[in-house]
Amino acid sequence: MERVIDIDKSFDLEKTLKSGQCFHFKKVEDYFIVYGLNNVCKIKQVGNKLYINATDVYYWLSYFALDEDYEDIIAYLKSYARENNDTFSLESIEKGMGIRILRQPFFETCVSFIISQRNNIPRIRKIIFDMSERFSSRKIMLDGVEYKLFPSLDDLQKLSLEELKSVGLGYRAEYIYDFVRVFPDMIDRVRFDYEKDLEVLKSCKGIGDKVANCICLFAFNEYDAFPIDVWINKILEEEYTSKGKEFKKPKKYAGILQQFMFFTRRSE
DNA sequence: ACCCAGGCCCCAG
DNA sequence: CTGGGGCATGGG
Repeated sequence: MERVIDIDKSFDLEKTLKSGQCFHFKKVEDYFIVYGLNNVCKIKQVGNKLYINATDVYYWLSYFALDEDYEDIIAYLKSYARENNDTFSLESIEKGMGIRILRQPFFETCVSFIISQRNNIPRIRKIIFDMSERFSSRKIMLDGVEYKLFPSLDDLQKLSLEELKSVGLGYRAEYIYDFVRVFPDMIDRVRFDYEKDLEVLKSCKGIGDKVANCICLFAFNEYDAFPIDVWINKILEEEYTSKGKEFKKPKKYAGILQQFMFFTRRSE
């Protein structure tokens, strides 16, 4: 059942999906197939219309954070950047316009970003799809076609280290092996407070400061989270430190600005 | 062959 | 607590 939704320029589907925050989607013809927690959708954007074909449309409105007022957020970030004469932030806000921070499933986000370390985006995506294809007991039908969802905690707990390694996880296989065993103990201790969430997440082997911030941002929409990876580090060095400037993190929505900056530098 | 990819662990000092 | 070596894998 297809639903048509009016959107404005604060949402750009393709930019959002390709901004490096999610890995479980695929382009087919003129639309994207996106995999969520217990849902899959076929979605495309034409101008200011969004066409969603899904088992549960409301899930996807939340997944894409379409209930957030990005006009307001962007106005705040712009005025903050102007106050600080921050030209790179202003440029990033222009170029990143349309990107939204998604609300992704917690477990899958953890596993995905553990995999992301010292890895590149196409290969992360390949591993996520291979894991779903080979290890998942979870599937869903849409338009008479069956789609494999990301494996459940249970699915991954059953695997040996060797089986995990067989999808090209390399040394990260041991992190995943450990993670699925401590996850049940952790699930009730997060989504409470940003600093505490970081602490809990970082107590897992294989989750450091950057990955923990990605999880807070992309699964919990904790907008104070500001993941610093090699690209953001390059930006801080080249656009600020080496020019004698200081980057001042916005007091609100820093994570959204970070995603705009990341996108801007990567799409040069 | 070499370098890099949305880093992290572990061990010196 | 900080800095640096090592880490699996595949693609350019």
